[in-house]
Amino acid sequence: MAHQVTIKDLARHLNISVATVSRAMRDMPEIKAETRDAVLKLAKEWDYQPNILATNLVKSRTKTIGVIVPDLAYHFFASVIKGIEEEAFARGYSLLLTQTSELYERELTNVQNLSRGQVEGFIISLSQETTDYEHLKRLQRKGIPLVFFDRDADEIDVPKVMVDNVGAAYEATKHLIENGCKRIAFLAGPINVTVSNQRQLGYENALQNSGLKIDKSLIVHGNYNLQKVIELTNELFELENPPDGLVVVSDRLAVGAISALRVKKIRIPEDVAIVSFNDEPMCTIVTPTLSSVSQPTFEMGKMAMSLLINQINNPDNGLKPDVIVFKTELKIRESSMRIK
Amino acid sequence: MAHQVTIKDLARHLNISVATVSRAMRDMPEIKAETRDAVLKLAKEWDYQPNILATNLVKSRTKTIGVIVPDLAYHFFASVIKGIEEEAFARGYSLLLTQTSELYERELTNVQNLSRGQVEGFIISLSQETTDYEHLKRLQRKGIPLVFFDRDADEIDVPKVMVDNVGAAYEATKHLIENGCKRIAFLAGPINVTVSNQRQLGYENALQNSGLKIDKSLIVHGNYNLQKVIELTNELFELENPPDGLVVVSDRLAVGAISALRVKKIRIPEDVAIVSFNDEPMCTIVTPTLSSVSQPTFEMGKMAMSLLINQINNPDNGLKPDVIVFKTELKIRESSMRIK
DNA sequence: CTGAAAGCGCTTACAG
DNA sequence: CTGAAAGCGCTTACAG
Repeated sequence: MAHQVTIKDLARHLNISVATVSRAMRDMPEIKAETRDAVLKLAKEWDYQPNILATNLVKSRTKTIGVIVPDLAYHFFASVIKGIEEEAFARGYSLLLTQTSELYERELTNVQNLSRGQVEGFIISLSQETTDYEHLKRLQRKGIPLVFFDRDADEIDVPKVMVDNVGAAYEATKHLIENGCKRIAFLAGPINVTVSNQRQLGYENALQNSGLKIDKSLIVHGNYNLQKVIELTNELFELENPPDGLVVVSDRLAVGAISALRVKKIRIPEDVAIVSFNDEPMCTIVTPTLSSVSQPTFEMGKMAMSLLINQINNPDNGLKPDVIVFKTELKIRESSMRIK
Repeated sequence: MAHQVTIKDLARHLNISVATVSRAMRDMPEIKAETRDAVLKLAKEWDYQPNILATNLVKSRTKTIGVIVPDLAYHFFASVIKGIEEEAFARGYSLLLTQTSELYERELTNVQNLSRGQVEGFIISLSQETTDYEHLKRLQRKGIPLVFFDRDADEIDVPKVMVDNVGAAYEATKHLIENGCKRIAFLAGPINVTVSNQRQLGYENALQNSGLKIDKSLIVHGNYNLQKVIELTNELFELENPPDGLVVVSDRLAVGAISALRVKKIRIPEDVAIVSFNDEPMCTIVTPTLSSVSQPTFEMGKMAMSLLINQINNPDNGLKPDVIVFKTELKIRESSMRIK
């Protein structure tokens, strides 16, 4: 078809003004039933739909929000996005989705691109490279609402959807201690990821609280490269005094660690008890089944979207931004059960 | 801030016309270096960025495409979307993402919503409920480009990104036969999902080709409800003549089947050899490791995006739409290895 | 109940 | 090299 049908085409054909067509299409009360019906009939016949770009421009509302995450294929992010989409759909919003691939450059580009009027606000989980927050401050200066989830920045004071990572790691570590572990290692994520650091803090607190000392040689930093994780695990278990417990920052890393341990014939949980984070579906089907801290991803996504819409509807209400902390749940499975 | 800076603000302040500002911002050659620099300087100072909504309206291009998938949290879809996003980013496109939750109604709504000028085209994988294609035909009538991946509709003639499901299932079934299976069951997906039906066909072909007869009681239809899969598996293995081989339409369903078999103490692969589809990461870490057909999801996503952009740039070239069929690879692991 | 006009924030022939 | 004007497809006071 040469071009989309517009309000003008309808108006001309019906010999009325575009204003009337516009009103009829939106079913405004002042329009005579007769003319409204005529408009609606023709609109249907010609398969006319208002061009939302034009409407957006006039109303300067897009009913669209930007979502920026490190990696779409991580189960955690995919699940949260599922929640965001669900709530967005229910509220009549659309999602403009981008991933950073953990690169600061792409986070920057994505924020820039979308802040040219395309979105009414952002939901962001920061890339692991991000240490400069100027791009986010610029959003704030422009009054564009922003909500963080999972990976936030302390110095940006906006609503956040988080879990109590410190508490969750504390509980997980305590659980290992109660199962007889005396020398517990922590397989962390990249150095500057807040989530990882928070979990490390919980781990350290638990050790101290139980009178175990913190041994820095037992704290190692991995990333999402499987090979790297295997190397780190090997190093850890080649120490003259190897760990008998392992807290891992994510299931993904835990899987790498487990495969390294399998090669070394180190038994789980007999030789080393393991607990990790995220409770991905695979935790229940690996052997041994993997103890893990679950997060309510779907609910977190819905909440992030709700907080953003609140902010859009009540800009700058002067109140301290909400920080919603969701409960986690430690799912105890075979990998950490030494006491039968 | 009260309102975003516009081209008018800049023009007024610099005592030049908006046309000149517009040209300077886009670095058009005819503009004097001096005035261009002045504009750029002020734009930077005031953090001005062109409102892309207005640009879009003028150019009637949005550089945005709509992506509609059944479920964002399925690993397969998340991985393909990752590929789509990658290619979109490289080509300067944005992604408007929606999921249908396998509901026809939502697919319809999503297609309608996004086809009001918001996107230049669609990449869609159909919901399992979709049997009516009027919403897609409407897109075609309006000349809005569309590309399918994975779950398509035969009667809609557009570019498609597929794998050879028939061939892949044939190969997988042959593999079981070569490993000594005589009575092979097929755990299918929902009845009207083309992907599942194609795989079933490949399975049947392989049986026939090997002189095994097709036993309809060994073909059962599951869905993404785990409990349902467990029941089906139980029924299958409570037959007086239970199967000794199992082809499962997806890893997700295979996991359900395996957990049911575990309860029944049926050994894998000794009592029943299993092969499934998707090759999700977990396949390598479950016990036994799971034989599965891998698909190049990332490449498929990139290809879908490329095909869509081709179509956008060369509307209606009169050629038969491309159907790209990617190679699959059967990854043989413990679950199907009876011959040592 | 309906229409004319202005405007949303840009871009683009057309003139000069 | 720059500006005035028209236009992208809508919405919305304002009049009548």
